[in-house]
Amino acid sequence: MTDVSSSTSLRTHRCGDLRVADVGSTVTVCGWVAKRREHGEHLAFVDLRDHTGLIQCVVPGSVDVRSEYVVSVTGVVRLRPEGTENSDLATGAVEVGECAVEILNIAEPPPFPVDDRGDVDEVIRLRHRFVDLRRPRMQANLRLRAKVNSALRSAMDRQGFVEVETPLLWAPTPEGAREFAVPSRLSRGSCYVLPQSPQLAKQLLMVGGVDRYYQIARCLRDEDLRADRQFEFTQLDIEASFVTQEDVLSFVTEAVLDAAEAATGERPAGVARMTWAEAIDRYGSDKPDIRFGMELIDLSGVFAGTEVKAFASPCVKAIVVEGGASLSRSRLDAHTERAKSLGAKGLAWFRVTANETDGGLALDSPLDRFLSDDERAGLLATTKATSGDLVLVVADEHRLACSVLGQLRLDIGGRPVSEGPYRYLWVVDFPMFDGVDDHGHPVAAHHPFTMPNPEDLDLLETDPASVRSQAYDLVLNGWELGSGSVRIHRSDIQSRVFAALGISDEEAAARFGFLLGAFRFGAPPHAGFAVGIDRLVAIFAGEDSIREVIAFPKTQSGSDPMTGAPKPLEPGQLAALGLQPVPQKLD
RNA sequence: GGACCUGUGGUGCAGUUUGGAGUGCACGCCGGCCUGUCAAGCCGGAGGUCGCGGGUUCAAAUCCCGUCAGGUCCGCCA
Repeated sequence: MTDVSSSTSLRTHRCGDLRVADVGSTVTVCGWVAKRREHGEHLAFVDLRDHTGLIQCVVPGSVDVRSEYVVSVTGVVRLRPEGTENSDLATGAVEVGECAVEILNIAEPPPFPVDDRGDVDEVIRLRHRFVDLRRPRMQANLRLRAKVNSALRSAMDRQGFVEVETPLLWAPTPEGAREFAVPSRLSRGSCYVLPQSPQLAKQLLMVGGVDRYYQIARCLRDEDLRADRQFEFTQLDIEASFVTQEDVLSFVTEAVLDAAEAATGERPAGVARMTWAEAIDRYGSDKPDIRFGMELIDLSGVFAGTEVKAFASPCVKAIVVEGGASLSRSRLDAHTERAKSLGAKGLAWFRVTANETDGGLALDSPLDRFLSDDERAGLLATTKATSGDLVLVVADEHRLACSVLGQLRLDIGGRPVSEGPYRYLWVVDFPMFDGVDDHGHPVAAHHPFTMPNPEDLDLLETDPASVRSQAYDLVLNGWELGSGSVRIHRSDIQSRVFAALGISDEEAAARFGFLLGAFRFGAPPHAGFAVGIDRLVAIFAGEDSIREVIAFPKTQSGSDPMTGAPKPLEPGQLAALGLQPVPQKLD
């Protein structure tokens, strides 16, 4: 493989590129000493590593290099002697012989092994991230990420999108995620905020006639961190004019499938689709992992009018754990505790066993003696559970019963997100509102600029909870990869939505005045989406944490073990910004 | 704000349940030997605030309380 970047003024080849075809060539390779093996004063091996891999260099004498020394090695590529080939190395058929070694820089012993064998404590890796990044795993992850970015850009370019950069210093728009504030030096006491996303900016670009915008955009949210969440993350941000939801789904599908193909070498067959209501009902989640079954089963009919107090609820749902009858009582208790911590009043379990006398099925459960014969038969028939299975039942309000069982389904049957196969899913028809705030007003499920489903417009004033929106999520293996919506471009509809949200005209003007003002000057119909690139790359890389695909991530408490951030500012810096620390409250 | 898990030479672990000398394993590191190794091999050596603080005890890596750091999760993430 030829590559214009492989040779430089200091090297002729990259370590991992040397092959039998190079035999006879005099080469110079540069890199880090991965290993030195001395065999007395007449022979030494130096394994040299760069980002492409390892090459064995043979030195006719002893050589005073240590692990991670930076060296330049010049020698002649030759076949390895018969029987000494190393099939574990891509370069294992050859070696660089008669080597002269020039030390470019010495190095202290690394704080941990610079290879992919074994795990190292993450805080130690992060403290020495510059060493960690030399490991093949991290090199592969960074390069995979670049490849995904490139595929996404190319897909958007091809589809007529134009890349536009938007400000990092934006105005506070209190709504949704907590924002990072940046104090202004020139305007003391005032702050910019770092964008949670370029949401408003990209809508303004639509008003500005950009037509199709995209950006690989950094987003910042001051919320608690998780395996799939960092303060800073990166989205493929998209907005387009004169489009419908279907157009957006098509744009994003194209980009994501291109990225998948670039990353994995295989183009996914497509993206499944499901309504939000179906996702909740069948999987108890708005981001269902559809790699496995164990779907929620509705037993409300079976227990309608039941005498069993625990099941006297609007909704009775169940999951079947195949072979789960062998779970110990302590495991079942743990699941019950988990269900309670998720808000359920309790968890009923039924072990399904073979009835020894007639060969039929029997239930083993503390609740069994309270069940009528019809309920017992109905439970078995509806769940299709068989001998050796375990049936877990939650009775509650519909949403709660679904979400609790959905979580138990993942606890019991879930697999790491990065484990194949990749199952992409569009979740569509999200509700417009989700829950109510302290004042009893509905809360926007997506954001307040989301267009309601036209069929449900007239429910805005009468039954807001049942209004569907034109909002949609992309889900992969149970992770939310991104979300988007058709936006409201007409002020009459926007006013009705603000009214439903309990946002007054004055409040709306104060928060989003610049956007609403802009919309008076000719806002086209528009819609958009944003894909979480960290999550996408992590899954492609086989990683279960996005930290593994970010060069310099933060810990769960938001610190950086390498730089020590966050740190107090010098008094002078504080003064220049007009800031004064407030002493910590003592409890 | 909350739940759970983890913290032992540079690295990864065992030891903690049932208190008894910083005991052990692998890697790395330092020195010596070694002409075909590749997780090289052989010989020798150095390296410890058992995260930190307090308590119980004749005695604490081990039990108790607190605290710090890291992780997973709930809340939070329009």
